[in-house]
Amino acid sequence: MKKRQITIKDIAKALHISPSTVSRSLADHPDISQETKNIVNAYAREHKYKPNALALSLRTNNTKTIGVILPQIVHYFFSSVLSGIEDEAEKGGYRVIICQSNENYEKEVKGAQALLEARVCGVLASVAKTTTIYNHFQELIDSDIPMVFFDRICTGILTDRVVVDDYAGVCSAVEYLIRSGCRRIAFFGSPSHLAISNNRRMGYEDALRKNGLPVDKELIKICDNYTEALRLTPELLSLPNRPDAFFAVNDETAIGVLNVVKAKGLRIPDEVSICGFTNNSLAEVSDPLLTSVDQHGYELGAIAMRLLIERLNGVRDGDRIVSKIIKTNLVVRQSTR
Amino acid sequence: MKKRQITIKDIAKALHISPSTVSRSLADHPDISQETKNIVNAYAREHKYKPNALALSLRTNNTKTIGVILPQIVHYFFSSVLSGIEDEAEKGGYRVIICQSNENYEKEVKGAQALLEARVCGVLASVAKTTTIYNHFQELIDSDIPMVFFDRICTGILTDRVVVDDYAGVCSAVEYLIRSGCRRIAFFGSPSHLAISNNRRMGYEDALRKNGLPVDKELIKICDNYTEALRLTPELLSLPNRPDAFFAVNDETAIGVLNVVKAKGLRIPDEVSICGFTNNSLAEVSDPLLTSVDQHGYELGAIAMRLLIERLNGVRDGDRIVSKIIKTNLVVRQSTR
DNA sequence: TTGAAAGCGCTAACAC
DNA sequence: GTGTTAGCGCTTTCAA
Repeated sequence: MKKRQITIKDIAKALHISPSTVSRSLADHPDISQETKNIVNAYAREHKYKPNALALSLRTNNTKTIGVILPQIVHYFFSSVLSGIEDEAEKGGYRVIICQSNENYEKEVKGAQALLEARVCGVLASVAKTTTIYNHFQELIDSDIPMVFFDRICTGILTDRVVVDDYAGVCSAVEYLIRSGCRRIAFFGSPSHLAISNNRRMGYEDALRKNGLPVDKELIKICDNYTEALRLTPELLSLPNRPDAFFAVNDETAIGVLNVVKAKGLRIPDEVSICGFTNNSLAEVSDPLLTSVDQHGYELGAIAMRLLIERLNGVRDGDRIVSKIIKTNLVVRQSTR
Repeated sequence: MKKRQITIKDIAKALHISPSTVSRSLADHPDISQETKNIVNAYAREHKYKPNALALSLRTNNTKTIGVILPQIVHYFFSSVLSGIEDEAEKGGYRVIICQSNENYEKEVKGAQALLEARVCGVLASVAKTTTIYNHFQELIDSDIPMVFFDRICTGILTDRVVVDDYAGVCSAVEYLIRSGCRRIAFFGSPSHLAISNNRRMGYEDALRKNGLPVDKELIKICDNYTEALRLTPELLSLPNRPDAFFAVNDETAIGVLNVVKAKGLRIPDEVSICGFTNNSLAEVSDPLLTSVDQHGYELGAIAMRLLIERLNGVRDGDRIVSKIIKTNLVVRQSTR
């Protein structure tokens, strides 16, 4: 059924020479005569010889493969991170194998096990929302597999990491809203067991405090998707002292707010400003166009991979942990004053 | 530096037994005494023994790995296809390795080579827009690697395939527009060297013909992205006899049309209907919400993978080529009457 | 019930 | 300049 690919042995047999000569010829080893090389290479090309990556990896104990663990590829942010990862991996001569956790702890653990069995050289990971135990990551570390966490890091585990400066990103976005005249700014955030959620909320609160505005619990909601935004926004808008701005931790949520606000007949941005986070394609096609914080996912991915490759190449010494922070920037469009 | 994972030999040495006994114990072979098994398994668990997938694959000549070649993960349609692929692969006990072509022929070829070197058991592929030569796919076939094309198939190569019923999808969407009273329906499509582009356009033209409407070349444009839509829509709207509906081959383009139409002060859907294709998240957050043709990407991916796995398991006989067609359905929202 | 040996495809030390 | 051999981690005949 399944045809075996041609091997070095096959070539050797056909050409009546030894496998090592074939191997060396293909590797352009200086010891081999040009004539032999020509014959071997011609034969190999003709028969479409392809080196067996498995055999090579097994021998060298080096798979040239990086494992990536992330929540969901369908999310714009993660797929852009992945692009950065892949491009950089390719430059470094590494293959990438991906495990989606789907925000599910068990799948994340299984993924980590699979990466271990696949003998990956290193792992990039962003943890699932439901993950609260980190043994599977610790096991990677214990097996001396270098790790770099990105975005959703795992504070308990000491590794290189690269995160978005959520705190500053939110803080400066909220300050922008304040400068533009907003005084009652609502915050729609995620449940707070991920460090990243807290950072964002702190950015929001500190921006208010710095500018002498009160932090009103009434204006802070756990809400991080479109449908929830449709449900919660009306409540806030019917408050006696309704918000004059909304900050949402992702663009879907922000668009939900935007649609409700429009439906209520309030003008954007004159009566209500709205700011999102991620800056995905939604922001570029909404009406009005959405002001949003760009997280530079591609760069984040590329930097994380570079960090890992440096570590693998032994560029950096053992113990020093590097923590990179990606600056966001606010892309101002039409939904804010 | 890199710590070697513990191997069967290590266990054998530590326990003063032979590697074969360890191997058999771990595989729960009936010949081995329960006592030996217990000792071995305990030791293996304690030292976190992980089978070396490479060695196994090399021996069995079966990597249990499927290669996937696709244009761009960042596109909603492809990432949903990928989800279907991965879920189904997991059920079948297969790993997945992904090659993004980024719509680039050379990258696609390199991807195919990499899959060959990785000795994948099978390949799922959707071809890049720039691909016009198919030797790299033919080489996979020649190496007896079963292939299934999905969505963007390669007509010249005889393999299993699963496609979206673009023709019927477009046709019935356009008929819906006609039934709702539209008479001058513009069509924004892709450059036509992909079979899929032609199918869509044929669906459009046939729907018009079936209903006794003229096919007006003036209303057919090559336009498949947001910015192009912003550029081309005004032209059509300023025609003496302007279109009363637009059909676009993806949602980004449709939203571009939608925004231009709104900006011109025309009412949607009363004066102009708009219909997209893909039904991605944009359709659910635009204003008005976009009517769009759902392609069922997840199912497509799952079915493609099932087809491949059946082939690998020898369920189906050698020559019979299976061609599955995924029915679309029109999700009617607010942008059409 | 267990062990020894061979071999999957490849390369590198060591012959010659 | 080329060949022989051993070994990466694993399983599986074959032998004991």
